[in-house]
Amino acid sequence: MRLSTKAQYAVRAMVSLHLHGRDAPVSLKDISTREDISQAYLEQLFVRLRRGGLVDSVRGPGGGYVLARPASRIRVDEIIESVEESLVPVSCMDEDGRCSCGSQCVTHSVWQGLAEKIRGFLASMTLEDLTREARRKHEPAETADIR
Amino acid sequence: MRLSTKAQYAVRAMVSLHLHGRDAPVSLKDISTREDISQAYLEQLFVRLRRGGLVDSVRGPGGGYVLARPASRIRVDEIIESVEESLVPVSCMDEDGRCSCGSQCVTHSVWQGLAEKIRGFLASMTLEDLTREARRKHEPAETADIR
DNA sequence: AACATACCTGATTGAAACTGTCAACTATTT
DNA sequence: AAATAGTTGACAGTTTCAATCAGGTATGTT
Repeated sequence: MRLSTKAQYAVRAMVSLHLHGRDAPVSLKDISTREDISQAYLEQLFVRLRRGGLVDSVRGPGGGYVLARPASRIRVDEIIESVEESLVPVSCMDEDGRCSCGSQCVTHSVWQGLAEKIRGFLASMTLEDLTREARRKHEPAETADIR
Repeated sequence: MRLSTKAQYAVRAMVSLHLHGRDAPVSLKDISTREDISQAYLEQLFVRLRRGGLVDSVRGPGGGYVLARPASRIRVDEIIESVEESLVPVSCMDEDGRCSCGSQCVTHSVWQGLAEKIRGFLASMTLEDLTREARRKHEPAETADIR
């Protein structure tokens, strides 16, 4: 019952992107350095994040990635599902709780309920929430400066 | 984010055990036939279920397995954790939410919260709950007979 | 005592998934 | 044109998972 590192890295990278990209695009090179994730691997992730409509790319010198929407409207479950197949805990069930194993599946409701809990929780958190917390943790001085 | 088949099989097998084992022990051969899971694989699972204190074994002819406790006091999370390592979604975190990645782990709280949701849900369901539902699904006639 | 049943254990194998890298390419700015 | 940076697809090493196999031990029956 493990989330892939892809999912974990993607969330971290998105937090990093929002945290350091107030105005200009952030290059993968920067994120790679800050988060200590190989640039080649980040490339894989950001292709999917872009296809998922979560980030936009800016090519050429000074380019990089920017959020496609305000951070308050990017949910954590969207980030994870962009880079990973599924949040549903069993393979016989699709995203909408439909099950291919028919009526003999007496444990169906457990997995369905579990899927809803997982989805519900991750959909209740936004990138804005995570970033706020990261700011509080990393640079308490900055927070104090704001008054 | 998939549960292993071990976990799924274990839950199904436990439901089957309770469903057909009112009085006498149930052999793995029976469960294997009913649930269409190889007996050799079931043996692996039941070794762990036994070590986890969820079932007791009865050796010799006519033997098999019986629940170690009333079904109402066997939680689904116990079954899964007996056969699988962990319900925590990331590898840097232990069962109690302690994290080896230190303070730089800005996404810590997401995984911790998620772990609690998963655990909480699976701990809220008992084998009795599942079996009741299975009975309702499989043999509505029998239920009607009870009156 | 011999036999059958059924649990018990560890080793092993084959397949799949995951993680991460590489190389080559295209677009854009300076 | 030269440098930056995103884009893409292929690939390999490792790990995990699923499942099987072979052989063992305990216990009840005849």
